[in-house]
Amino acid sequence: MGRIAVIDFETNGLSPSASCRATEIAAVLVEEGRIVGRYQSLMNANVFVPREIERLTGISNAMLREAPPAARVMREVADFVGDTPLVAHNAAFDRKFWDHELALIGATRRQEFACSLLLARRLLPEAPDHKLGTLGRWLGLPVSGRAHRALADSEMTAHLLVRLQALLAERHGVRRTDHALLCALQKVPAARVADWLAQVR
DNA sequence: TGCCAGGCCCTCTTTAGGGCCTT
Repeated sequence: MGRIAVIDFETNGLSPSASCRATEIAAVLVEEGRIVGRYQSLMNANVFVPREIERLTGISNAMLREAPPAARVMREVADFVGDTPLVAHNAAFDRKFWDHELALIGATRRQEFACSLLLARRLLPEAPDHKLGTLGRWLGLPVSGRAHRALADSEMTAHLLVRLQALLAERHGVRRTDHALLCALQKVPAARVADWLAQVR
């Protein structure tokens, strides 16, 4: 199984724009089922964090005033990740911020995203719901810090990914659980997952 | 001062609506 980079953004809103930007990024490298590298930084994009989002994330405007510039942080995290295939929980969200922040430093994403939310909906349909926090508690995954901070959430997502890969092997007999297979699986209609898994086994 | 989206997926669907997820 190759190396995978799990990322998580904290932001001041839900859709990137001139006033809606990333406020924190974390990336963890996963290899052979273990976390082998970590990057985390607050990032100052000179935007305002509304009070309800400050309550959610614990990231305040005062903290961001002291943070390094967003452009410097994005250059660092892009170097840290390199060409490693990416995973995020609800990747559609993190992908649009990743692409937006990269574009602002004149860079372009070079790899695909797999989505642990889409994979969990297919492989754990019996879960109470598929929020990251719920899945972490339900599966008994390790907690490394405050929820809704980038490093803690990216580590939780990494543990979820490893658990999903183990499920593929143990419950479905799928030994090849690389990033390309995950990207293919997340596009399979939920009703056809069992047949699809039987074919790739 | 404090801005509020969008892809996925199900169904009482497909000429649509609404819940789930992310912050």
